[in-house]
Amino acid sequence: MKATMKDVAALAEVGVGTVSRVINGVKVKDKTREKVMQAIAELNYEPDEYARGLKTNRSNTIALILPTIWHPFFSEFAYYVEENLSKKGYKLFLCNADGNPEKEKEYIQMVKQSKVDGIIGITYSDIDQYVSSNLPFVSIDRHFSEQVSYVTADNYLGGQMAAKALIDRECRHLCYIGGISPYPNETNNRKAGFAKGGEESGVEVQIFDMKEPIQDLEGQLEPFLRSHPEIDGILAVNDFMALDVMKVMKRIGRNAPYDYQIIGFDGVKLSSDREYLLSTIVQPIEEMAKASVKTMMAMILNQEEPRRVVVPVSFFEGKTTKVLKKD
Amino acid sequence: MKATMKDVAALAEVGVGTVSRVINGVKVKDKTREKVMQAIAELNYEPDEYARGLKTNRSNTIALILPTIWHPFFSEFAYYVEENLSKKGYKLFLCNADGNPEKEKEYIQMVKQSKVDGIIGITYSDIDQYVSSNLPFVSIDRHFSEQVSYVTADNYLGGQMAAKALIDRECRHLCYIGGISPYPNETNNRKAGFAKGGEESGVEVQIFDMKEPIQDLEGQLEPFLRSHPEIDGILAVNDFMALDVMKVMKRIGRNAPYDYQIIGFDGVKLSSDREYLLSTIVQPIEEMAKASVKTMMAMILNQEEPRRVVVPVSFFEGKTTKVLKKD
DNA sequence: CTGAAAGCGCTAACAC
DNA sequence: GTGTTAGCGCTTTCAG
Repeated sequence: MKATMKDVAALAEVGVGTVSRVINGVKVKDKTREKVMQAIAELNYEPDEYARGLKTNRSNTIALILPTIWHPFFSEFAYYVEENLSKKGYKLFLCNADGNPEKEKEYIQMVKQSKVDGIIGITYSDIDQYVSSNLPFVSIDRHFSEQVSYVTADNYLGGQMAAKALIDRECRHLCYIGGISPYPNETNNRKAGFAKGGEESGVEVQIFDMKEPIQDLEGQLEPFLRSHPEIDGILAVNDFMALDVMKVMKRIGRNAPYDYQIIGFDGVKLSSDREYLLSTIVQPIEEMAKASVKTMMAMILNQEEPRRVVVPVSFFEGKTTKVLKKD
Repeated sequence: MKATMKDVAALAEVGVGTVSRVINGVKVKDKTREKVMQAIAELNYEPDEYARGLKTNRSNTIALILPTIWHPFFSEFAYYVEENLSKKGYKLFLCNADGNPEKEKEYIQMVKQSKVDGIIGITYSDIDQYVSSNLPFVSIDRHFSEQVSYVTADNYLGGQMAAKALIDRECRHLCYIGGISPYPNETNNRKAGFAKGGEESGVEVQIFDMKEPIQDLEGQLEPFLRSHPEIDGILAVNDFMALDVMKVMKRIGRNAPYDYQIIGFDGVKLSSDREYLLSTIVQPIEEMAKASVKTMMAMILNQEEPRRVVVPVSFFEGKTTKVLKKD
């Protein structure tokens, strides 16, 4: 039915070893290669990745573990990861772990059996202990042991930039609004950078952190915002939180950028939201994806040491901050 | 280094066949199983999917071919597909074809070599010819030959429902705004259903179709909308198009639902857009994903015939249509 | 430069 | 019930 290498060898009147060499681009006599190529074409031969994988212990497959692909930030990230991998001839296993440590572990188990050549993960739990040290692991936004590489945006600087942008626009009562996850993560750096940015200019910075998973978001936000009418500059932990804050603020009768100013974080291209321009600190998702794949390839192909990559963020001036007057 | 079945057999003092049986849940004496399980635990043994796949010709992997994961409709769909597959112990290859027929073909080639057990595809080109007839294929929103299953929302009925909803809300000059793709697809049914819906009530229906890929969308829309001030009820081919139309309309000084009413199509959960409630015909994405996986499983496991599944749509009453007065 | 042959780790048919 | 064994299709020595 399906042609095997043996069939090709027979038709081309060579040994299977030679066919293998042709497939793998090892040097053979031109004449021989031609014969083989022709036989391959004639039989419509396709090498069996599984037989090859069994022998070589490689699969040309990378697993991507995400909280959920169903979120613009992650789906954009996944898009670029897949694009870059596919260019290198790698396939991608998609794993939605739902932010569930159990599931993250299960997936790691699962993909290890499937001989993945590496894992790129945006994970919550401390999973580095589950991936054997010889399996390349690139973590996004989380720093594990020395064994794993990580790629992250410069969240601390992002926080600082936000503070500076607000202060430049004459805010004097800053507030960070975010959540506290049971697992430490990079959003803490956003907060810390923001606080630092305020401090440097001698401006007060309040922190409003809600415990995650957040219950009744608006119910928590509204009393807080009502009782702090002095707040005139906000950094939200991410864009969605910013939108939530704005919604509640609107209910209180305060509108950005007139009554207060607000900056989000992430900068996902909210294609559904073109009307609405949130000022935000943009993470360069495409670059992060590229860096992840590049790091992964370096680890796989060149056996390189794990690396630490920090990519820069930028301030996108939307319509929720005032236009900065040029002097 | 890594334990193999042979090691387990040796430690448990049984034959490899027995270990295999235990792994695969074939009946063995309780006592024996126990010994084997213990050896497995002790050696931290993990079966090698590649060796197994080589033997069985199955991989427990499904490929999902999409235009791009970077679009809320597809990412939500992918989320549910992955979730359902994972429950059945299947893995997912993610393939972004970018709506490019060449890439779609390449991916099919690629995943065939990787022994995928089936393909779920939202594709543009006529690719059924490239997938061998014995490889289960479930197509979303596109009907190929008898060899392939398909799952689709009831787009025709959706079009009719939109027409009815608008007419019930006293629109008398309907218009469908969409695009013409070089490849036939289900959006044509939306248009046809809409036209039919108008016809049934004796209401005029205009069609404004732009050739895809659409260049200068707004530049095309504005003159058309300006020159047709009589239009008071619009069905857009999808939610994004609806948002674009609303943007242009706003510029002309017309606002929904006061000056006209508009309905979108898809109903992706625009989490970023909570302020903004577009009336729309909702495709039940989760159900479509479930149906796809279920159909796939039926084809793989029970060798069932291809199926045709049409899932119902529903009208979501947002704020871009008037509230229907109850009599 | 190329053919022959030994497995990679597993499953399944066959014996016991 | 369980051990033994023959491959699955390929890569990779090892000779020649």
